Amino acid sequence: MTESPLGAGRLPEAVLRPATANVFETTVEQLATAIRLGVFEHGQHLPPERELAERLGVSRSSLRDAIAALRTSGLVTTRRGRGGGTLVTYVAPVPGSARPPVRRGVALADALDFRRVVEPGAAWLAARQDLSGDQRSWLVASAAAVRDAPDPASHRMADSRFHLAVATLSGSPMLIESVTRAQAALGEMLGAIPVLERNISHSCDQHDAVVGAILRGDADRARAAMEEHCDATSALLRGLLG
Amino acid sequence: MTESPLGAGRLPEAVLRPATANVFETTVEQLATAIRLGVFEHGQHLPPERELAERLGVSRSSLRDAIAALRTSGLVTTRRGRGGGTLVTYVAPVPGSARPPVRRGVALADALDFRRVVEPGAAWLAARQDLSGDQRSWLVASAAAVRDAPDPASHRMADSRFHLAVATLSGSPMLIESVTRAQAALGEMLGAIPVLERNISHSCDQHDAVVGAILRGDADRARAAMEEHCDATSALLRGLLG
DNA sequence: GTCAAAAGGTTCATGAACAGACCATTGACG
DNA sequence: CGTCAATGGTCTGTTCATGAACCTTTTGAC
Repeated sequence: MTESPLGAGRLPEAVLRPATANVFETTVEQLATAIRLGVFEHGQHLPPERELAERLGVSRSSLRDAIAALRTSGLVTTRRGRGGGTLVTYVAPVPGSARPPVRRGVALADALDFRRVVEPGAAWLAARQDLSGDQRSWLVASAAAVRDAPDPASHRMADSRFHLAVATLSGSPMLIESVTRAQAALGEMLGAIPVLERNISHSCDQHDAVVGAILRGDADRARAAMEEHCDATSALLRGLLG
Repeated sequence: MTESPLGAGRLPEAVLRPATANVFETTVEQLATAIRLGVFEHGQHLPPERELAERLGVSRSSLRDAIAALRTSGLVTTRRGRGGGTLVTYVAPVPGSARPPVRRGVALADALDFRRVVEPGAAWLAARQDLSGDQRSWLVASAAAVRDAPDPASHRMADSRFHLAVATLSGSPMLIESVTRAQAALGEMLGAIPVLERNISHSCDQHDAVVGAILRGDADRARAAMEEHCDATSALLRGLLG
């Protein structure tokens, strides 16, 4: 038999994950994240409940509970009748105004490490895809939107959207999910970075480098650019929080 | 407001994931995967039910249902009383003997892409950690175990264990989970690769390159080596199934 | 103006999952 | 040789989640 005197017990501990929370919390979390990350923008409608429930693989009752929670938190409002529905009223808070969120040191480090792996990976993959004209325009527009964001709050959101766009163009569902999770985990902390003109402009330049490399199909360059970008953010965050 | 005429609707579709399957299936899947990947070796005991249930974040009843399923599949046997418990009886099937598994083309490509991102990422991170003597020995031993595996079946398993070990040493729970998922997704297909002496030896050399780089703290080299390794496997698989 | 379609709101019966108490078995140890 | 602690096995009441049917409100189309 294969002996493994040293690592015995190490793997089970590492591999067995504490599985799923309950449906309600999961759903609230997911929708709230999507809204905060700008997947659904201000003023936009969520899909009808029946449809959304199906997409989330969750019963309509549970979804409704979740939406009720969002409503209570002021993220959305709901109107009945034809043309009604649930629409997003959330406006991102001004970055820097937020209290430095509870510092879960280990979780933060994990999220930063994870992000530094999956986002550059997504950029690399995206650059290797054969992108359609639409997709190219979307990517460019997403980057431009970050530059054009009128205020820090919408900047934050546009930035998330850009990163998710890159992930989406990688074409790998597993990677998309990973990037989403990383963004969600970092979201509140990124929101705490004070927004200096210099940082923003630098960050946008890095976005452009990523976009350029992806459009040229230069995968290695795309990855390197995204790594640089992640490292920069990471440094800011670590410096800020600890 | 930020206009996004192009990507409208793209992100919601990409980001909203079809959430959790039921607890029973999830648990069976997770345990079966852990066993097949060699997280629990042949003849070894699973933790006591109460403990395992807690670690999996699942009620004991559900866990027991899952274990019953494993028992039915012949992966484990159970004995009561002090010193009893559930022990692993699974022996990996001889690779190549398996029917080329159902080819879910898209899922396969996704898993390969994903793996090619997260495994090198894990190697990179592991190389940057300040590893203890124990951890170093474990890594070396894991790689050696792959070389020393007496037959193709245990080779397959030792290989999984090695990759999970690297992930574990990255120290990032999110990455560990990702690597586990990638390995699980590819597990059955990797089992279908005919095992040629040349491939094995080549693969082990690549493992050694990874180990060496990690031990030296040469993150870039570690990543590059792991990429090469993933690409090689990937090529074999695509050739075989695609 | 009317009406039908498209939304959200309500209710209820059924099954899944959980927590916890308790039972049964068995081997380790005194 | 006996005992008791560690382990799996069983039962039960409660809570969560689902699915499906049905109700209410609103508005755009005719």
